[in-house]
Amino acid sequence: MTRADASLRAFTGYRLRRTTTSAMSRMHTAFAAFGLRRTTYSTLSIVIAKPGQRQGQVAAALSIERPNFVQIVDELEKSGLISREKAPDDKRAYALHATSRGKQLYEEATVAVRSCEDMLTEGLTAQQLDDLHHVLDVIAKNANKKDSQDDI
Amino acid sequence: MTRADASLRAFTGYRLRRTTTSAMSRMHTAFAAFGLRRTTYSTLSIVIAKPGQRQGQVAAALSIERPNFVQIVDELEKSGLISREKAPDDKRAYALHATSRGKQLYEEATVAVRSCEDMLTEGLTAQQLDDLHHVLDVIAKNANKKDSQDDI
DNA sequence: TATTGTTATACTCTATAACTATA
DNA sequence: TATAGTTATAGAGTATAACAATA
Repeated sequence: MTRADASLRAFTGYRLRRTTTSAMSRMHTAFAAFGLRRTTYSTLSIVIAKPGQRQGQVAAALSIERPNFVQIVDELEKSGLISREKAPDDKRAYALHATSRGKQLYEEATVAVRSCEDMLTEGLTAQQLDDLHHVLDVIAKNANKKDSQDDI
Repeated sequence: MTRADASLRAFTGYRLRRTTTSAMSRMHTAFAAFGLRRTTYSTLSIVIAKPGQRQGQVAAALSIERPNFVQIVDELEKSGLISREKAPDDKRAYALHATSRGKQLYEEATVAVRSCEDMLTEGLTAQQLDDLHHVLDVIAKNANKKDSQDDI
């Protein structure tokens, strides 16, 4: 039984993408149960971990372009999970803070997300996951490296 | 220096997605140089590896919904890289074949794709890549597993 | 001049319902 | 009735140009 995509499976990139798509599809279900999307959950996580950060800083931490981040913050604000507060030192900027409801929803959602993670990584040892994380970091660093072509 | 996304980085899913996004962004550049996208390159690969497969079979091999696959085949056909040929045994179906130009472009593009892969996996041993592929397969299998919730 | 947040826009990928022509 | 390919449509994520207010 030869898979039709056998030649594609020689590529790490192909495997990475197929696996990630399947995993994110599962995660989507976990997020949706709390009225969240992947992007809003991630944003909530950062805002709770680092309260008072500006919109642009949070967007940068998630590698989301600022224009695309506006509606994510809008959605979380309208849901009452975070608040935009005028930065005292810069009238252009907003500092983001999670509401108590936002913090509570985050805790509840995180239980479901962890449960989904456990399902996804079932059968793998802690060592295998550590190795996976390290290898992914190497690939990410390579991918984000500026190369000679970009310098032209 | 604590990263703002430190808590998210505890999740394998988060690392998988961030790494894959960066890697696919690099791959996109490689594909674009040949007038291809990720989906059209993958399709070309399958059609060359298994000539005469029907549209639906190729779509299924790539886990692309058939409605979304129509425009991918359209694009490849208009570019003269593959052809739709009426299946002799089923007047509803099309068998896909690569043109000689499609085969040649595929070979050229694959050189660039391999080069991109080599850049992405630089610093990793063959053993580490084998392990990565295995771990990704485990996660993909877990993600695609039907669980009790789906049976309700 | 440069930066923060914003609007507008466009493109890719994904997902589902419904149609047609066959089977 | 079921299936192959198709059309239409919608949602999510991503990317860039340009603007107003402020630095």
